[in-house]
Amino acid sequence: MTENKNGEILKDITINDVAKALNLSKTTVSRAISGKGRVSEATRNLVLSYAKEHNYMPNAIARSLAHSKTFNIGVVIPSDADAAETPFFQRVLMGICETAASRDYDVLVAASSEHDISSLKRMVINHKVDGVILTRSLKHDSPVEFLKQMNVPFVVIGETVDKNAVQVDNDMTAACSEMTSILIRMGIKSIALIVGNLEYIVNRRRYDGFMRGFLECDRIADQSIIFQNAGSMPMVDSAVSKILKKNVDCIITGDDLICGRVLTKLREKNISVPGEIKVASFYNSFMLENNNPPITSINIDVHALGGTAATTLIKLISGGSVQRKIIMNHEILLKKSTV
Amino acid sequence: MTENKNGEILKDITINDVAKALNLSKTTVSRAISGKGRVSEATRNLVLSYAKEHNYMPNAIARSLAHSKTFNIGVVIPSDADAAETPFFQRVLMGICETAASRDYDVLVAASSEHDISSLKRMVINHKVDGVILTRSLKHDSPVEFLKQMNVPFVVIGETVDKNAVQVDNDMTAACSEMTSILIRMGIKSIALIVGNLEYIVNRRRYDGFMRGFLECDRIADQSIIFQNAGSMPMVDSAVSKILKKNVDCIITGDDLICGRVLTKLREKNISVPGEIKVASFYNSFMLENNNPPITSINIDVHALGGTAATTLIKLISGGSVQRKIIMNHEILLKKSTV
DNA sequence: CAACACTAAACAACCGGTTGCGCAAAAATG
DNA sequence: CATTTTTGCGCAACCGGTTGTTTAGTGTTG
Repeated sequence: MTENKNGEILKDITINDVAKALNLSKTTVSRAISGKGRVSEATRNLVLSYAKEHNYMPNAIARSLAHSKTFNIGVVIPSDADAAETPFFQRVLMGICETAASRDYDVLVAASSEHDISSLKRMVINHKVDGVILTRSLKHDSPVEFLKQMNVPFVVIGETVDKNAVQVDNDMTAACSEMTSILIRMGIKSIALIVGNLEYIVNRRRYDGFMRGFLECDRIADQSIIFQNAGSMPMVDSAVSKILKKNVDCIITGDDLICGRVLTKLREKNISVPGEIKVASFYNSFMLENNNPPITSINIDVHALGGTAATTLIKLISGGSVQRKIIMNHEILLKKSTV
Repeated sequence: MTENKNGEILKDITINDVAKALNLSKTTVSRAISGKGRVSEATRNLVLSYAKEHNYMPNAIARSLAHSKTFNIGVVIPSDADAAETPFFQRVLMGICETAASRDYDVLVAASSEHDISSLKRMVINHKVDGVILTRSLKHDSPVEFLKQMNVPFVVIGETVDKNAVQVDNDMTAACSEMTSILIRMGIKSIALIVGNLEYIVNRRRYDGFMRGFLECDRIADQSIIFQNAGSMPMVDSAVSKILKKNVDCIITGDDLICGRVLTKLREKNISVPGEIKVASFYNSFMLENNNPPITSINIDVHALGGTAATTLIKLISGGSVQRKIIMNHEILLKKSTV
């Protein structure tokens, strides 16, 4: 419904209105607009110009019903409070939105906690989406199981237990191993690691990469300065305290939130970076970029990650074949914090 | 489509299938499930149990078409890179999602820049949403104009130029004025302000509130230490430098991003907070909460802000009447940074 | 000029629900 | 027991598009 300048309420214009006005059938109007059937050049132009003039746009709902296709993709993002603090998911979402928009898809979001996936379920069961992107993978992944069972196309950002799922990921293990070995080869002796909850596969990969970096340099990591499952800020603080008692040269942190906290803690204690201790992290974000000194980190184009996931999903929805595992590039940004 | 355990492809079960299986008409099945028409208790139970057993769920698309209602709400979030860094929009989105889900609505997001609202347009013109929530208001607000013209129900988070638009907001001016006057009455002499782009109404309100706080204490603000339009980090840095030359007691920052940068800058120069200079900010976020010292700030329940916007929009969509302007509470959190 | 090929447009069924109305049977009423 | 009311359910139209098939009309060919 819309109003004209006189304030009268006008019903939305439909294909029937167009057909009647031009003395044509629905069929012809539909074909003229979609460009699919056989319509004379003259009639097509007539319809198109009338449509433009009267602001006619086919109703997406009706179209969906006829096609059994919604032109919507669902995105599951974590609803936890701490996830809302990292810009990761928001950036991914932006990347997805941008790509989706360019293909005339819309994006439905389902905020799901680890245990409550009812939004995702409703979205899928109600046929509101043609496919789904999962932005976080867990060790036990109920969304994946659900989507497989429903036979809905889906793409996982990151790794998942299901080896047949289509994944868009960066090679976290390789990136971390690379960064670790670069640091070791720069002459750093003792490196500590503070990494988040290992329930998340991504944290496990970081941990693995760290270890591999040591192996590749024929070194053995000192287990007493490796802190896993540092999910909360107090745990980070206590890790830092322990590290500072140990004569450590460098701290690698699992994500920016941890890193930010570590930096604050070091400043509090008046410990200079990189003078007294070096610091490196796993994602480069605005926060770390603008830190003084800038922090050495692994750079991943998160926006592109989302975009690629969207492109892949749309291909999948359209029946195209896709690589089962798409690896995005990463780069190690060596900054002042590890000089 | 879904597969059974033998791997055969089964078509989705529709209302017709249910009707045929139970030897009833579509009408009766529809009424039994929606609970609207006159159906005997016995038949209703029969239908419901059959539906549950065979996993039948009415197709939302078909329902939408029949109702001319989608049970979707659209949310416009800014696509700018810097907006992606503040947790504000993500938290609002979470609040909206949660409330929407509890009312069986789904959420479509349109990432829009100030100048490109094509995603919003597509969403609305294609009838994919019943209403829209705008999460950021500008001085010249093309989304508002568009939505009014299309006669689509919408709710604005924050203030907007259009005085008839339904708004959910906190009283930024009052909050800032309150905080400012509290600080002045605590005996602070010279207060500097660093606030972001005044194109955003929210920044303008903060500025206004700051001024009002001075007026209420019969004081006049020193214009030379007020920095407007500090949109970028270098601008913040230069503001801090200028402030430090001026013998200022306290810095109030316009948002957490600015505040974080100010704190970093102060630490760099080894200036202690609150010892040598006090700091206060306008939102309390995770980042500032965990700072040492914790930062005095205005606390707004952003999650609830989104939730209220969603509730209001759904009421509006359902034809209910709503307050034109809903003001959320705020509180001033006095922390160590201004002791 | 009849027979045929080809083009443009319409008919009608369909996607999967909702809903106003009508009808028969059951229940309530006088 | 006749009459009115209520109840349970189905018919068929409708929401706004898409699409396989048919028909009318035009041009081509022998």
